[in-house]
Amino acid sequence: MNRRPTITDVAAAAGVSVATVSKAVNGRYGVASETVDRVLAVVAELGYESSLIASSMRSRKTGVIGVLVADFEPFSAEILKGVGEALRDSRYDLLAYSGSHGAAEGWERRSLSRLSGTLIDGAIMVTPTVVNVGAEVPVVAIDPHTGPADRPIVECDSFGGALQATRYLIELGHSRIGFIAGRRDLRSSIARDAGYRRALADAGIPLDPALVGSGSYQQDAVRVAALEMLRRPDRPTAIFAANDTSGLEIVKVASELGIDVPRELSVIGFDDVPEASKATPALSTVRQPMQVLGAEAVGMLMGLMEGKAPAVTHVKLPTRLVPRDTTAPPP
Amino acid sequence: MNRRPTITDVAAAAGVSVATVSKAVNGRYGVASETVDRVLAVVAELGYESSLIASSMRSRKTGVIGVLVADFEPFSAEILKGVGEALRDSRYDLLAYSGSHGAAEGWERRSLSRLSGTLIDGAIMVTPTVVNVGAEVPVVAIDPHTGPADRPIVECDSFGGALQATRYLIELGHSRIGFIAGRRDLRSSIARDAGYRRALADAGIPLDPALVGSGSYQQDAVRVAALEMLRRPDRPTAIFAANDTSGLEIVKVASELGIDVPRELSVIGFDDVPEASKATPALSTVRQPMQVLGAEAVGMLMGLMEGKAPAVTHVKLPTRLVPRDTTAPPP
DNA sequence: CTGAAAGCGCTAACAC
DNA sequence: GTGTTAGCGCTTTCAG
Repeated sequence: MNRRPTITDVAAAAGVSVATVSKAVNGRYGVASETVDRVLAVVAELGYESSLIASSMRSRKTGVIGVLVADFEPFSAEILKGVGEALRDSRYDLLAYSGSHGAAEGWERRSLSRLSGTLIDGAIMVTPTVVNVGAEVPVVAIDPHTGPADRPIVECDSFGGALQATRYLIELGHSRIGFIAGRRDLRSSIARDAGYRRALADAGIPLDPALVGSGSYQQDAVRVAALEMLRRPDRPTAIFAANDTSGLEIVKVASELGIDVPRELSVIGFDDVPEASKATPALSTVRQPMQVLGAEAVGMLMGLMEGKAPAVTHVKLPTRLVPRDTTAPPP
Repeated sequence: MNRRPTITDVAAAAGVSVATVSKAVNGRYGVASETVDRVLAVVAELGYESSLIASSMRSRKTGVIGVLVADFEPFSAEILKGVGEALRDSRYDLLAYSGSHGAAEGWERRSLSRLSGTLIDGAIMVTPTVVNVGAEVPVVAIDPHTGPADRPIVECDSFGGALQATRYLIELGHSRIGFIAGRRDLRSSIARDAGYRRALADAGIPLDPALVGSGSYQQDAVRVAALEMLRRPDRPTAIFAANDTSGLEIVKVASELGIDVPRELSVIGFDDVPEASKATPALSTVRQPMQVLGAEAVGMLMGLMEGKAPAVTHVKLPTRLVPRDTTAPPP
């Protein structure tokens, strides 16, 4: 809690000006080597570290990459691990920022605007609603919103994954298959919806609107939708959820309703966050390589920061079906 | 990539001074309501957001909590989820920073010093080596280093957990039980070592120094130690690893050596990170409630930030044995 | 080789 | 009510 030494303290203690300290610390030319030694000795003694904030205000380069998330939930945490791993041996520090404050909309604008131009040299936005926000630094979006995007994007094959999931349920013998949708503003959500519909259509199963619920990736909304769907006399025998968190919530609701999973109801999610396999019963899902997503984003961002026009501005990674214990043939 | 509007731009566009903009934006008294309206209209139009950096330099309060980690690996990611969850409905933004740059020592000093005093109002340090670093803000340490600590601490019962793990191996019938230690500078590592030794002593099993390896929680070091231990003619029939990452590496080494886990070798880890249960075979381990650790730290930090002397400055949470597929009776 | 001075974007006193 | 002024801690010209 004691006061941190500033460059002024160092300058005073070393008997030089702050300008000289700055040069010595940053290894600029034009400082006598004995002066450098003396300054560095004082720096070590006082335990001085330059303030990231103050220096970034002037120099505009910080050596820090920012990852902007709405929230530190399982999905973004996995992304973060991937980004961290990819950056481990680089000269960049990593700063993850969550500034949503519950305001679902516009957090990315705010966060990016507050940090860019000063604190960070480049940014990775995770599931941003708005992509075309002004920023003074290169930005890569992971799993972004729908709509035109003139920004580099990294995402997974949500359509293909949804197709696999729904087909799998169909192959198990299900024909009354529900869907709990995700955030409607995300490309990936829309694609999962489309994949679900396509699989049904391919199999000649008519779409029952009563079996499509809106979850927005939020527990309460999922709960309401699942409750409504599962209380119907002609309730589905299987539900595909647009992400794992939703899938897990559905399993919970089913259990409260006394519906046995997977005997009476199959549930399959999307993402394969760690929580999916840890749950009891372990959630069947579609795996997307979240850590790879993060690493790919780092690669693109690095290119951008070096000023190269990126060769690819849109990376789409494959998904894989992971059947576990929440899927079975219908009763 | 276009330039972010600054307060000066807003002032110019609204035809007022920057001071007035600042007051209007921050809701200070002494501004005509029509002026406020006009300014806010411009703010909205330009998409202005105050720079977190610039404002924090002056006002010293930012509404941001910092979590300082060496690295975004599984353990700290879990902590982060817990912290994020605990902070979700608060008015605080969350900033996680990893500035280790591979320099194992001193990252916490550097990070804390670079961020505190300006960017963050309070900090949570995860597995810091140095605890007594100067900071201008309240700091809580999670699973900190050994040695005297005059700071609030949150940790789990490492001794008890290690005791459980080792006893479990003994109950399975093992008597040649190895141990791969963790970072020697952490309290928790020392406690796990002590728990291991105590369990052995309680069972009357003499400690074989050849069966104690140094891993430092680093894959390479673990690999070397495990290789050496497992190539001995009198190799252990079970190994207790000081954390899951180490445990997982041991399983891998065993597999390369053609040693079957768990038939020929039992392995048990510590932490229960998501990767443990996802591995094949699923790693037996000792669960520590990582997300709760994070939430507890938030609680203490909040108290500190409100200026109260904390009632408890040291929280120790219980651990629980989680047997999975890497432990079995000896051959 | 070193230091004085300007200024990054913003807020807080203090004048007007 | 509003503008002017003075910095926060640092880097960067530019004189000396």
